[in-house]
Amino acid sequence: MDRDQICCRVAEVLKVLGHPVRLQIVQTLLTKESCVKNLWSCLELSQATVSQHLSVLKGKGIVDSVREGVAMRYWVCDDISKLLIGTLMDHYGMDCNDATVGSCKEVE
Amino acid sequence: MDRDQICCRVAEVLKVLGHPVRLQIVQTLLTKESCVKNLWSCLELSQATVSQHLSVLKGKGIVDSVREGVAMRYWVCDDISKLLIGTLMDHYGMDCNDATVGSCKEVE
DNA sequence: TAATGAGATTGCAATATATACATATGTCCT
DNA sequence: AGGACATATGTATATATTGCAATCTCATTA
Repeated sequence: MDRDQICCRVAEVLKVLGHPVRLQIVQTLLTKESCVKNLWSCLELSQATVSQHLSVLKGKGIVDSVREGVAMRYWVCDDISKLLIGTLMDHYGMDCNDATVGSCKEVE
Repeated sequence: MDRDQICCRVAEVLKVLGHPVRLQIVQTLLTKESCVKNLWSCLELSQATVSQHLSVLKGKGIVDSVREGVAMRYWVCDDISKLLIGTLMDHYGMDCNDATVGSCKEVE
């Protein structure tokens, strides 16, 4: 990848992550792979909304998923996203064990 | 700022940076404060386009500017942006002294 | 095989965004 | 004052995004 391609890919990733819901989804997944129900019950959003955002994330190659019985397991697969969100979580001391993310019901 | 506010602010910054032109502008400014003409001649874009993107960046508190004679000097003033773009530049070894950014004419 | 639970998809309506172009404003210099 | 240059603003148009409800698919199990 040359400089321009890197730049455009980075911009693409930043843009996709630039939405509160997607940001929280990626942050949550970075801490722990999880299924869709876990995400929407945790983030208090409609199933359709979360599913739609996941589809955007997957379309851009930021997350990937695999079916596990009835559920789909999602995880973050993009390195730029891991780097960026990891940096932010370090900086803001977000370890995903407090309020918002910690209240997710474990679905396994 | 509580967790939600941080999340929304971060998302806002990511979204604004999620455009190739704005990303390059911020990356350039992070390396060296500069005027608008330097940016548009360097990035090979129209003056109006760069000016509009700068106005978006300024509106979101990512850059700030001051008049210096005929020109306006811009610089990055947002910490999240500095952290994120700095991290990316480190990771990709972009020191802004090569191809794209290095070809900018210094305007001083 | 019918019922159920988990997800995906689709169709709005509202809103936001990108870009081009023309024009206006502000500053410096002669 | 008037020209040259740097930047900002306004308008128009095309395009993209968002949230939600309704609907559809797929896998499991009664």
